[in-house]
Amino acid sequence: MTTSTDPGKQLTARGLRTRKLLLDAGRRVFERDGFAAARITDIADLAGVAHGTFYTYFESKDVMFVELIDSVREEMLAGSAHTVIPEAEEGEEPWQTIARANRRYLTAYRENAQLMVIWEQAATMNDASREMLTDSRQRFAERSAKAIRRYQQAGVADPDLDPTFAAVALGAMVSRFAYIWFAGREPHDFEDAVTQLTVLWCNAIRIPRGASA
Amino acid sequence: MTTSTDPGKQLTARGLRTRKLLLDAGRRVFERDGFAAARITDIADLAGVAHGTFYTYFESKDVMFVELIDSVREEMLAGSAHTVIPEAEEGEEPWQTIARANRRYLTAYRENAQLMVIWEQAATMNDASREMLTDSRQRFAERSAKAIRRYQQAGVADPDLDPTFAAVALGAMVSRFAYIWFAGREPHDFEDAVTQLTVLWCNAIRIPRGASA
Amino acid sequence: MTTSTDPGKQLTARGLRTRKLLLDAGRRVFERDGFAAARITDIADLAGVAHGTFYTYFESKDVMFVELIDSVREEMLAGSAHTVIPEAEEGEEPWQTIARANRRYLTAYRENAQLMVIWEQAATMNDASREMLTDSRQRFAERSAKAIRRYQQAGVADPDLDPTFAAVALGAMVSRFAYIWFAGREPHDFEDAVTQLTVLWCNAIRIPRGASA
Amino acid sequence: MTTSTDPGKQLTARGLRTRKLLLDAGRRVFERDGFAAARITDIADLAGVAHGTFYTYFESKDVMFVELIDSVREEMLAGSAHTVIPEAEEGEEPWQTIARANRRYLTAYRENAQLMVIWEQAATMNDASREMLTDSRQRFAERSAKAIRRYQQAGVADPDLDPTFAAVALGAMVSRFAYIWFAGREPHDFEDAVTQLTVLWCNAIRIPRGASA
DNA sequence: CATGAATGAGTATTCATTCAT
DNA sequence: GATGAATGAATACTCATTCAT
Repeated sequence: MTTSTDPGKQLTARGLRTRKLLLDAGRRVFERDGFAAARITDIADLAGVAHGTFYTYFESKDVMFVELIDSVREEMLAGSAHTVIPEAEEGEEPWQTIARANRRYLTAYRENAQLMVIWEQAATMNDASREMLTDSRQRFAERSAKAIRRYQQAGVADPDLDPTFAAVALGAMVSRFAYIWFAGREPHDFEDAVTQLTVLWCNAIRIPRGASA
Repeated sequence: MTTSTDPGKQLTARGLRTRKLLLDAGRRVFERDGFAAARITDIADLAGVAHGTFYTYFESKDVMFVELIDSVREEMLAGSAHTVIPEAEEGEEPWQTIARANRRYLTAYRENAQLMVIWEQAATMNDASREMLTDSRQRFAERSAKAIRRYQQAGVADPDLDPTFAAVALGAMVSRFAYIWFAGREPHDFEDAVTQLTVLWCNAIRIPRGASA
Repeated sequence: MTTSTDPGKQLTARGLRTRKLLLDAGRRVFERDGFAAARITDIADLAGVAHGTFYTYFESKDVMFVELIDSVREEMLAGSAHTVIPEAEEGEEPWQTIARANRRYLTAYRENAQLMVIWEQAATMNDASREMLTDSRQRFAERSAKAIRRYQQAGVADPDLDPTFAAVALGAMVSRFAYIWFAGREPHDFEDAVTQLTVLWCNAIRIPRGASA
Repeated sequence: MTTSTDPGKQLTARGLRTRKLLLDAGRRVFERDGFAAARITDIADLAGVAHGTFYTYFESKDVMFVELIDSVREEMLAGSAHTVIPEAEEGEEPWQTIARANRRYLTAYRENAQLMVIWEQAATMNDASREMLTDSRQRFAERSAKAIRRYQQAGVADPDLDPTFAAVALGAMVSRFAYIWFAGREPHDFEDAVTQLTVLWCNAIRIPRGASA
């Protein structure tokens, strides 16, 4: 697979600083120019180092990009991304769990909106990016499917649905909505968006909503 | 900006034939290599004409692509794409209307799957493609929103939903699901997919389903 | 294997002219700078064409070089190179045959001296060149070995010698002497060189020389 | 031009050790990758020192290579390389002297085969290497020429030969044969090779061979 | 209309060498 | 002495586009 300098290994303080400078510059250039148009030259220039220095830390543009999205991906996964249903908290209603998951996902997406959009672009041209995206999607879907199955067994969700199918489709709904929202120009009130997506989600699997949602 | 020879105008029979050859070759090359990697050279070679001939008919790669996409887009729109709810037919239940719309959309998507996927890719790099995609999305959303509003007024759909928001989100669900399905490796039974998406759609806006769905 | 435009195929007169210009320029640049230091840029400049034009006709520097030495190689082989003993002419004494072979080889070598020297260099860095050199050597050695065997059977050559071994060693003597001669600064009278090498060759396999050699 | 740290001068024990490590690593890298492809980076890595340390001891890649070659050259010269005819030993026949010289040369060549081959390569790209090779050749040729002249004066060698010419040509034969042998894939029995080359050498200058050769 | 030769701008990448720590 | 981060010159190669024939 594509390897870069093990970040944080065998590097002096100076090396770590330069690596960080490059990574920050890379993020900004990718966000500004997109994956395809981003040039190593610009990244090095923005970081204030010579072109060759880029290669001291990263094998190629692709490798650097993968490292960048890897951190975003972790944040998304940790933040309960793709509408994954986290373990319900003490005394929490299902619809509250779903609302919480959606809020988390949209928050994380908004935080990394530009890079998420670029990631989608890169996924059409770079194998590693595509695999990471597919992989994230699957992990989220699995968690959601498990929750839906649990609700079905508890008799609160529509028994006609295939949990895996529903998980994939509803995950697609939330993530694609976030993409359209943040990549496009349509402004939405954040809480309204959370509420509407949660209503759709709950309705879709037929679990009851509480008064406030 | 993005003009090509008015297709079918001022062209001799020979010219029309060559233009068609190039367009067919272009479609195959785009489908095979993607938007970014497709080369004029390959298109001309596959069409069996000299490289220079390409420019007799198309200003650039982008222009040809837009023309290709344009026909697909028309087909999708005509086929009631993006889950647009068509005018209900005589004596049709709402859920039947929705099922019909989903079936139409997925059928059209499947027919043009490869180019649809490439279109998504191109939309991240080419302004015209992106605008066409956004435009299609909006047209579909408008039609769906109108239908949802009608259902709400008839008292059969969830009044808590913002029709426009729901239309966009559910359109995203269907189109993104189709993308994941046809671009990826997960096989689904076609009728199952129609059914499941229809169930989710109907549930989401809380309109009742008939026995068979 | 490495391919270039089939020389002389599917090319217009103009194309053929340009190809020839590049080939001539290539030969001069290789001779002047050696294989490793030769730059595509210089070749194109010397041919008076744009850099990109080089790639219209040759895949790479290596491919062009191989085509250049291929013609030299044919000339050497045709010219009875590497001291190969050609079919004796009517009423020719063995020593005369050998003298003729040496004269031919040295003549061909002198004609292509610079490129022969570069070939030796290229052979240390480019697989195709090395194989061609090895192949030439073997072909010459085989022909010489056959002649030596014939002489042994006729009772005129030293029976203690292994014909193949002697052919390789004496071929090495002649070709390496030519290399040292033409690559270095030691001047030799051409006929003297032919005579001396012939004496050594004849002596080495113990066939008698005529009065004039 | 090509000066390196006077080996063994003004260096601490630690310095001497590091220098030795680099030299050993250099030899291995040159043998493995050839002169042109050898990288300072690899040499330093293999020696287990920082890249910059290389320059504490050697001005450049060329300088280090010349130092490596220099020791090989001394060994070759000491070992009576390039078929130089050493002072005959007490009661030794000329053919025995020649056989001894050939055996010594081939032994030394075999011992340093890889580096000898690289040396030939380097000689086509590096002035110092080329001069050292030419110089070695000349020294050997001079010694051989002297011996041949002596044999001629003693009436045992072909008087038609130019001693200098014959020395160069026969030196070329032996050294080139060794190159082809050790650089290529043709296996030869060591003693057979010595015998055959000696027979050719003796025959070539027409001195009689004893029973066993 | 068709041809296909010619163009040349645009960029990633390597690696010997330097030098501040 | 040793380190290893930083430098930046140097160059091959691609491909969309033009234009003379």
